[in-house]
Amino acid sequence: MSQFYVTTPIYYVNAEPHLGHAYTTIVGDALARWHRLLGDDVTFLTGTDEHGLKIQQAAEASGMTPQEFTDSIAPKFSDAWERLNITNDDFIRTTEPRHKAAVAELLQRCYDAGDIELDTFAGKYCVACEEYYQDEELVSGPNGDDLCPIHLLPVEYFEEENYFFRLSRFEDRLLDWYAKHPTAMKPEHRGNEAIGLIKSGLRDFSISRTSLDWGIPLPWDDKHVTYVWFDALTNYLAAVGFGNKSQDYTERWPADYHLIGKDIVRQHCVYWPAMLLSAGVEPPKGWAIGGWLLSGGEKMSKTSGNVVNPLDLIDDIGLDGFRYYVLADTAYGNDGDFSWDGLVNRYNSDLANNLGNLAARVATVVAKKCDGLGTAPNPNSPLGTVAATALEQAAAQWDDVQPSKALDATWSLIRASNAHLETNEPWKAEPGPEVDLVMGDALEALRIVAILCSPAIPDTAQAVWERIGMPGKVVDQRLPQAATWGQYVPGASVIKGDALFPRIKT
RNA sequence: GGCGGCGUAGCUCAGUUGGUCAGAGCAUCCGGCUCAUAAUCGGAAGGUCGUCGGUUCAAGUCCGACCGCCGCUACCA
Repeated sequence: MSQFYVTTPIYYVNAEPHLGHAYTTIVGDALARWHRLLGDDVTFLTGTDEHGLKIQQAAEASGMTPQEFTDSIAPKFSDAWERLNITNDDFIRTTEPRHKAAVAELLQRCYDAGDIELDTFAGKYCVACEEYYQDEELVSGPNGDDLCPIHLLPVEYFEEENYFFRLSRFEDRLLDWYAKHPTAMKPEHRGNEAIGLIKSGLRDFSISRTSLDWGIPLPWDDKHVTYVWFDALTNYLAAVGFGNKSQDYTERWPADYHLIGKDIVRQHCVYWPAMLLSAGVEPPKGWAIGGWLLSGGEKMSKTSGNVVNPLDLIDDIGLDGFRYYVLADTAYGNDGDFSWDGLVNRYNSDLANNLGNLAARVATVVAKKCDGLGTAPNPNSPLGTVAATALEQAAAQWDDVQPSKALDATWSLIRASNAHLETNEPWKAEPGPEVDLVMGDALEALRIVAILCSPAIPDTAQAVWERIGMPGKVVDQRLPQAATWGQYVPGASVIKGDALFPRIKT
């Protein structure tokens, strides 16, 4: 049994879960479920990022301590994932002791390696924002002053002692590493961007603050608190026991995939492997870089009022309808455009018309022509070839972190099954061996479809499994054996039931 | 400005190393079927593969220029 470790980013708890979080998390879930079908020992990690100034401020504003504040928000994420049927094996919070231990360990290793040094950070600072700004970000005031772009107030020049990570030393090492691992970043064009970032030159980045309390103190200098990335990224190691002497983190590390958004490529694909190389830890095997789900063609933002709440959607379209849409409708790595019309189109054509209707018509014909009992498939059915191709292609696409293409391959078996029924017209024939074989083919195709689609639409997959009379759980099936043609067990009652996906009127 | 990406049927996109590469799904139209959630099946129509040059026996597929979009450009988790 091989290990498979996949992570989502940890989500910052200054806002509630939105569609973008849900998208990445559903992709991770589907990937994890696929690998469980393959028999891998899967670790699927998600969690929350809970330190930093914004949390400290938000906590003060609501009259809570930072810990109380994050304790109140973090469950909104774990609850949302539960409602979306996310099967994460772990949920890490950066305020947990295991995480703090891992951060301390990683920092200490980089410090001992000489890659973290005290230096002066200087910049223009807006007191209202409590942020430093680059010159090009600033707005020019009427008197030629430099103004903060948000508050339009003059910025002040500050100097602060910070510890810096000497990222600049890692340019060659990173390029070497990526040269030896050319397919680590998927899709390829996203990887090219990261390589471009490295080649364009790397600057050291500051990893600590003295002006902040809500964070993890540096092990060797507790006047400083860890700033952002050394804190956040380390969660991936913390969850598998890094920094815990009684655990061997290398049992599950390096991770197979970090799922990330395109906005955090620099941090994950440049900072993170450099930090790990410094600390003597193997970088992850892969990154899967996703685009954004846009809303009405624009990035979702509170100001444009186009934020979509995923939990509202599942009330309207059903959990699996929603999961299927986000997985099937956008090629992972590209931006997708979320729209209600697109959602309904996908739902009606793929789920209601193709899959749901196939299950319904098969059940009806079995009831009318086969006494309601499942029959054995034809071992030499042309659908067997189609099923083998579907499995092969779906496997290749899941392996490449392309859920939309994997589902397309899966749906090719559904379409072929509908066509196979048309070709043979069992509803016209008298009951008998020929009809039994045709319906056996359809049932067998549905059995395989249930397995192949289960990473995306697990509840539906199980429902199909049960309606065709298969015992046990779809999730206990193991690929590729379970998807080979001819294993449908005849004799069980086939149940029609309510429509799996009632059509939505448009 | 720099780096990167994109521009292929109405829409969303596939098209490894140049020679069945002009494709899929959806939408449209026509026809069949009526077991099924007015679902399904078959067929048709639809693109000078952004523009202009170049390399080649042969180019969406390589090279150059140009046009039009978009992302990143550094500590804002």
